[in-house]
Amino acid sequence: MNILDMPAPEAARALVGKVLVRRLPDGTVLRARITETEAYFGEADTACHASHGRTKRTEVLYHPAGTIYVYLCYGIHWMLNLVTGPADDPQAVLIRGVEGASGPGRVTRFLHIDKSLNDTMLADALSLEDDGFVPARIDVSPRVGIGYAAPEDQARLWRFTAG
DNA sequence: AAAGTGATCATG
DNA sequence: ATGATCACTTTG
Repeated sequence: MNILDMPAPEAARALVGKVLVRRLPDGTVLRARITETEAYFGEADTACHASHGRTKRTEVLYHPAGTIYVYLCYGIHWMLNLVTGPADDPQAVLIRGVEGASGPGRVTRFLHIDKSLNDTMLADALSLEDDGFVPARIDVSPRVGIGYAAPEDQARLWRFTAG
């Protein structure tokens, strides 16, 4: 069963330690083990972009598990998310850190990811690999940068870091 | 501590 | 058409 078929919080936890494989148009292959993730879990989660329903931007969150959601934040940083769960149920996992790049904006710079991958499926350009590595420990904490969300959603322990 | 940066979305 | 709002990073 695919990791991304699980509910976002479970998928986020399971993705820590997996390897992101990025193949560039020129043939270069970049590999990076995931060290930090966050879950965004459906319309009921006020921190999730889709909490205000479908828009042109959030439409991709309603697509099937394995769809890639990339968007620009603060005018500068691309954010990489993997859509999880059933179609028409907007859930995603934000990749906040990989080995060699800590912070979501740095992850995309490191892997040369931009909006050209938005609304495409995990495939040749970007894929996941499980090499059997298991993190010694996975820490949980509240998500960051979501001060606009309801207090109970801010409190959810949906941030996962390799320890 | 605060600026920099631009797409997106809700207003008008 | 205009303005507020950001799943952040860097610099001082």
